[in-house]
Amino acid sequence: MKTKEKIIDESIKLFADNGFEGTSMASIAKQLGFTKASLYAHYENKMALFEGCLDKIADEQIEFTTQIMKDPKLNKAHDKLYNLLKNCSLIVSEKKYSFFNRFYYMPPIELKDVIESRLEKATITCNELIFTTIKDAVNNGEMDNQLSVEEITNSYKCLMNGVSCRVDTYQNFDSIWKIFWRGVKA
Amino acid sequence: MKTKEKIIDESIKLFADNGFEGTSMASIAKQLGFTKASLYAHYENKMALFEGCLDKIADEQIEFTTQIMKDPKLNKAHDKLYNLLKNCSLIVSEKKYSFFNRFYYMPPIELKDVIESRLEKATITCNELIFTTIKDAVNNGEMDNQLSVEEITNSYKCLMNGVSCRVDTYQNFDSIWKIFWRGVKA
DNA sequence: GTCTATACGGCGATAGAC
DNA sequence: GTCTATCGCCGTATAGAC
Repeated sequence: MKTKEKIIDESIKLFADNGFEGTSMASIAKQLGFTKASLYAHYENKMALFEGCLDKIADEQIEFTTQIMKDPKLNKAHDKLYNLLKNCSLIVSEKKYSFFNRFYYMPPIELKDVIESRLEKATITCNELIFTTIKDAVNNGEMDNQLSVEEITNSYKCLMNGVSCRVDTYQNFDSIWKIFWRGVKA
Repeated sequence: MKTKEKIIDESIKLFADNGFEGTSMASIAKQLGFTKASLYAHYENKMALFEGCLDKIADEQIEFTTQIMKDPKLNKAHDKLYNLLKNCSLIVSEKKYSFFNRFYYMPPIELKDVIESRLEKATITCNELIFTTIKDAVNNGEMDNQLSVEEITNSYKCLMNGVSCRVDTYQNFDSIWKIFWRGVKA
């Protein structure tokens, strides 16, 4: 793997744990086994490095969601949405997802605009994949057509936020899904 | 109001927006109209000030939840749980709640232990209030007794996390409640 | 309790040798 | 590309006058 990619990977972990202000260029360099001066040979400044992290996170978010929602083995909306939510709940413990959660939900004020613009494409793409899946399910009778597609999507996204928040709270993921599905099924 | 309380109130707002590392003693002092040296006359150091914020937030969390869950005007579990969730969703925009969310869900690693121990009492108390309400509702036939109290509580807490995450996302709070209630009602 | 002044360290960033 | 050395700034925290 190229040095620039290694830098991004380690930076994502450190930013996820310690935030933007809490992560120094020196600590990132140390983690990689060289000095902070060398870091500046690869990234012009701290913000450029951080933007590199945002872009990688955005790409992975799209890839992850697309892989599940377009999986040919998953035919029913039930299975797609269950798998997506389940995986969201499982992988919060991975650093890249706590990076996303930290900076998407609790951005430091001065970084809010950069973060939103760099993650915008990913959130739009993922939202569309979810919306389309739900729309199909309402139309083909898998979900109750007395509910609007917007209502269901909104509710599902709230669950996604909920299960993404804290690792330790959701050993009991299946109860969350069970009650959601009782609420939307035809 | 006493100076020490004013300091805590302003600190909560600044910590909520900028995090622990991102908030300097000087910026807190400036907000209050004096210098950082004066701040040290009231709080021994930054950590002591931060712990004061955590304690106030914990007290308010308990008071807020208790007020709704023990409100004599709210008889049904439906009304209590709806009101609690609705208020959670409405007040995320208030600084004290983004303080709670920021530091409870995304603590900087070195503060994790302090934060958990200072907020522990509040989360236990609030969880018990919710659990008891749901238990009563299952027992008196307001909720489906084919579901366990744990399942419903778990699911409800996931919704609370979800609606607490981001202000702008939930203009459409009622759809979230609607689908949850369809999932649990008797 | 408030101020000015200051100590001391860590930060982002750069210069210049190898 | 990596290093050591250094700059200038801002952070926490303290000393001491009023």
